[in-house]
Amino acid sequence: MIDLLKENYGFIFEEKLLEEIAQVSTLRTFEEGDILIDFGDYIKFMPLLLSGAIKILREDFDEGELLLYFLEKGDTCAMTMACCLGETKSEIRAVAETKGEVVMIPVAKMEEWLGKYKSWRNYVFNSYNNRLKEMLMAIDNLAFMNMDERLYNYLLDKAQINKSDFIQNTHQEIAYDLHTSRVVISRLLKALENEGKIKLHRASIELVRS
Amino acid sequence: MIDLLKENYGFIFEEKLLEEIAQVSTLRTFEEGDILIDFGDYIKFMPLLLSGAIKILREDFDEGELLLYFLEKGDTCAMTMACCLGETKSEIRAVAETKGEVVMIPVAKMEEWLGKYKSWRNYVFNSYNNRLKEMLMAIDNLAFMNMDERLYNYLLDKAQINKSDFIQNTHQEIAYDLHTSRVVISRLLKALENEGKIKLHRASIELVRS
DNA sequence: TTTACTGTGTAACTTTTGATACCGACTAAA
DNA sequence: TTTAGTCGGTATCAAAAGTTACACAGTAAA
Repeated sequence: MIDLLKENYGFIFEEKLLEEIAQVSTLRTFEEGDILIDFGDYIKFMPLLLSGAIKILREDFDEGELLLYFLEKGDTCAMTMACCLGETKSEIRAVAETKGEVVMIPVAKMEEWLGKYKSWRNYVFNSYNNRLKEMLMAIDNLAFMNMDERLYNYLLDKAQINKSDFIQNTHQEIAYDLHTSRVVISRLLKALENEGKIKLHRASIELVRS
Repeated sequence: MIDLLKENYGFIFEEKLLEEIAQVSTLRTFEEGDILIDFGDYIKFMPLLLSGAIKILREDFDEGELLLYFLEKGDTCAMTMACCLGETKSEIRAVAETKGEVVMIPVAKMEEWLGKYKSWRNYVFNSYNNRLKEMLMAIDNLAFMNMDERLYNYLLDKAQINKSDFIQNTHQEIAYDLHTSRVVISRLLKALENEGKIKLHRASIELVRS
């Protein structure tokens, strides 16, 4: 595992910290669609993402969800840290967007290292800051943009995360992520196709780069 | 200043830290309506709120704003910390909701103390967590609630922050905070009055507790 | 090949929100 | 007491989004 860590975090953490991480952590692999964290789960480990992508969702009071943001290689989940330190239940759901690997760090260690390693402290703070920024972007989307813009941004995000201009999702799945109905998504996708921005296929959407 | 600090933060920070804060920080008082931080400002100080309340706003791309959350005694602004550490411009505007006092801590010190004082570290992390939670609530409001619910929650928040069931705002001011138009607010307020939840007066709204 | 299911397109209608316009009441300064 | 400005109520219309219903094509299992 130490090699995997060095490869991904070698330029951020010092040797000693990498060794400590390798000693106390476990490696976990996951497949697309796996629910890594669910609403109300108690968090005992802090995840460091080595490969793959994860999407973070917020739950509606009654029913339905909303996509908050994606995590990629090198990211960790600040919402999870929040739960670790606060000893509270998870406020979010984490679903694997692709297959990948995470390093699971025990909560106690993560706190210990905060006092011990400056690089760890910086990393944790940067993660918080990145997450705050993503949340701000989510708020911008919700407050200032119409559904058609939100949808197009979503498609761009998806393409970037999956490194492919073919988005393999049904309209229904997209509707869940954007917290709206399938009919609305179909309508707006058709409009985007008429504008020449995308091409629609069955269960997949092709981004047209102009 | 040391006395003020002890009064508000004595049970959180150890004596030595309180003394350090008192040595390097400056006290700033502000009046209702003062703009404490504006979009694009460079942040050189981290504010600790001693008294009063501050509202944090997000800017629209073209025009208009959106209320994110309020800060109260004992709070600090995590968005500001984010800017401090990232050396970037402010993403938010901070406007005094009431008169009050803040302690301004130089950025360099706040970083130094992170390694030095466990209580400081805990405080800073708790602030981040609280802010993340407030952002989540803002997202919940935007994504899952209609304007009438958002408006009523806003009134409840206002009442709590100002410790009064009389909200001294014009419909136009409320419209700015909720990023909608004055007409919509007037319409929904009238509906709330008809439901018996509030009473409308000129430039003020009275909450009716049932 | 029949059958059942999934995914998409579309029409018709409702609700929510936003935009414009105008009026009357109140307020404060001239 | 004029007068100008602020504040709120309301009517009308338009746009955005949500709801319901149904048709049809592709897919996969029986």
